[in-house]
Amino acid sequence: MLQLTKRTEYGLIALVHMVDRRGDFVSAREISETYQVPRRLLAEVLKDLAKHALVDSQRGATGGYCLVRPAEEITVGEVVAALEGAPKLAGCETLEASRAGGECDLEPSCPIRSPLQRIREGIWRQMQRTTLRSLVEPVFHITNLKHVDPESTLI
Amino acid sequence: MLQLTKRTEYGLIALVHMVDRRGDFVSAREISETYQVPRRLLAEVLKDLAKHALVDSQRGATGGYCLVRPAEEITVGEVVAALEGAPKLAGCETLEASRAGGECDLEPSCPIRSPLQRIREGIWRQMQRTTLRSLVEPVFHITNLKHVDPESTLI
DNA sequence: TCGATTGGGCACCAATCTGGTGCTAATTGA
DNA sequence: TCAATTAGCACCAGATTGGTGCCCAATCGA
Ligand code: SF4
Ligand code: SF4
Repeated sequence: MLQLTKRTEYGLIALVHMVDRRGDFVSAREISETYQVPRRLLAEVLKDLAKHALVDSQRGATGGYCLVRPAEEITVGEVVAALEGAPKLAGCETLEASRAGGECDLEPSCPIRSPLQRIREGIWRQMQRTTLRSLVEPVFHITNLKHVDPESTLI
Repeated sequence: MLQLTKRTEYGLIALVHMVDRRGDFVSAREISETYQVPRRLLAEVLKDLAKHALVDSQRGATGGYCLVRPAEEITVGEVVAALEGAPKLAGCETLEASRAGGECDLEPSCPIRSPLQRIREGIWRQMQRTTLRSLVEPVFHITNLKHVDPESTLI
């Protein structure tokens, strides 16, 4: 449906919350209470992020999670890829290229395969350009602009 | 999951098939047999496209569908919007702007809402830039390039 | 006129995905 | 020890998706 999952949104929220707090392990409880997010689900997401080496985790009473790298080096693309796999617009393709022939049986005659891949490349690139830092400190603070025409907002 | 539905893919395939055949009504059967697509499902998709005034339909023995406008004027964005609604990255937003407060209850405290909207705007814009014509006659015929690095392909 | 071919409408289904929860074990600091 | 935390895994209910069945309405050609 061309929409990010809640998991990904929760993951992004959590990561944004941890920006500029390296060394300080933030617990899933703190995040979940701050943003009213289901704690158990958030924990599941953070676990996945830890598996993909985007955050460090520490157990125990004062445990929690913290960013492995600075916010400038973590991209939205990485987060999406970690939480819902490499994005693909069509069923036949993966980001890693179209190796290992997809599962769609009309691939040979499909006239939209390669164009769709080009579009997806663009989307992907855009997500890789967007870092955690730019999430927390956007160049334009659109939220502070009222009555802004969505069509006029720059990327 | 950030992926187009099969319906949308089928719709795009059908539309591409009808490019440069205005006045000639193409039947759903012809398209379905050409690309090995479930006929009934394709018919359902074409019906939706007709409802959104992207194709004309004609009943009867020699009936079928044909493009309403030339291929240069129909964008992928339109097709996607017709078949799966205006794209939204997050659950709270719609393309028509964020009026009519979304259903997500953590909107006020959500730190990623506006950045996500910016990304979605970019995606949307890209789809609106891509016309049916550019699908059938891409500027770069990537399919003919072997061993091409996906990261180097331009949008 | 009549049959064949086409799209339109509507309901319906099975598989999958998604959001979310329960429970238990392992780890850690006070 | 105790409380707090992450890790692992199974499990569930609802939504979405891909796909089909069935009958009606329109149209053309014989
Ligand atoms: S081959 Fe064509 S129809 Fe099949 S998944 Fe790829 S883009 Fe979609
Ligand atoms: S408010 Fe934030 S968490 Fe809720 S749907 Fe919008 S972007 Fe997602």
